[in-house]
Amino acid sequence: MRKPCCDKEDMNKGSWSQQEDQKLIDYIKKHGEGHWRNIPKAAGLLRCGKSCRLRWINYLRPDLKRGNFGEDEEDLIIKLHALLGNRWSLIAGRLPGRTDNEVKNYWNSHLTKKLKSMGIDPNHHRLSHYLSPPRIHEFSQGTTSSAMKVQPSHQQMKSGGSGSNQVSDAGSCVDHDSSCKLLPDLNVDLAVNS
DNA sequence: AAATAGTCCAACCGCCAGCTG
DNA sequence: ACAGCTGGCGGTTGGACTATT
Repeated sequence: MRKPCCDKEDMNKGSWSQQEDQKLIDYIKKHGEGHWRNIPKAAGLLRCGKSCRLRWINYLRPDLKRGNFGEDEEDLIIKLHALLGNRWSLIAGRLPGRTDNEVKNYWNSHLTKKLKSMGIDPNHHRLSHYLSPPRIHEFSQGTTSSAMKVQPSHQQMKSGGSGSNQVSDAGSCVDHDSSCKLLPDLNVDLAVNS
């Protein structure tokens, strides 16, 4: 049996207080990210290292954009999801200032509904037969988000392991499924940058 | 005004891969 | 080659907030 990542008993859980946030920010400003396991002790936090990492990445990082997603971003998420499936970290990596958690939440709360309302199955990015004609052009036209190039790094692409190999068959549809014509401008650039 | 339902999002959980000794 | 540790990821949950009845 695997040990828990930290001793849960003396740890705070739930929402972070302002003081906790400040301690974490101060520590990372001084020492940088990494060694998450040591951070709680070093920063004087009663939190698990994982929790610190998540808080920093999803909320405290200075380069976070936050706020509503723009149409370009929506458009790009839909395209990338069609291409990559639920690999939120990869998708978020193409959206500057956005986190995987944010993208995932936005997908689950907004975009699945939006696609369904268009008559598209959000899991497979195919027409749903039970709904009225789709309005695909709403996101496949006009938005020129292609300015944001889709270029996953090697580091990101390697994560095709068992946990993440459940790329929706929308990914395979890129290769040979004619239904992908639903996403005509899906030819996002996946070349490796740098 | 109160109760209920629905929505959103921060945070947790468990699993996996890579690294190190 | 193996085991243990760590960081990272995606799925899920819980609670706060808002809308509806």
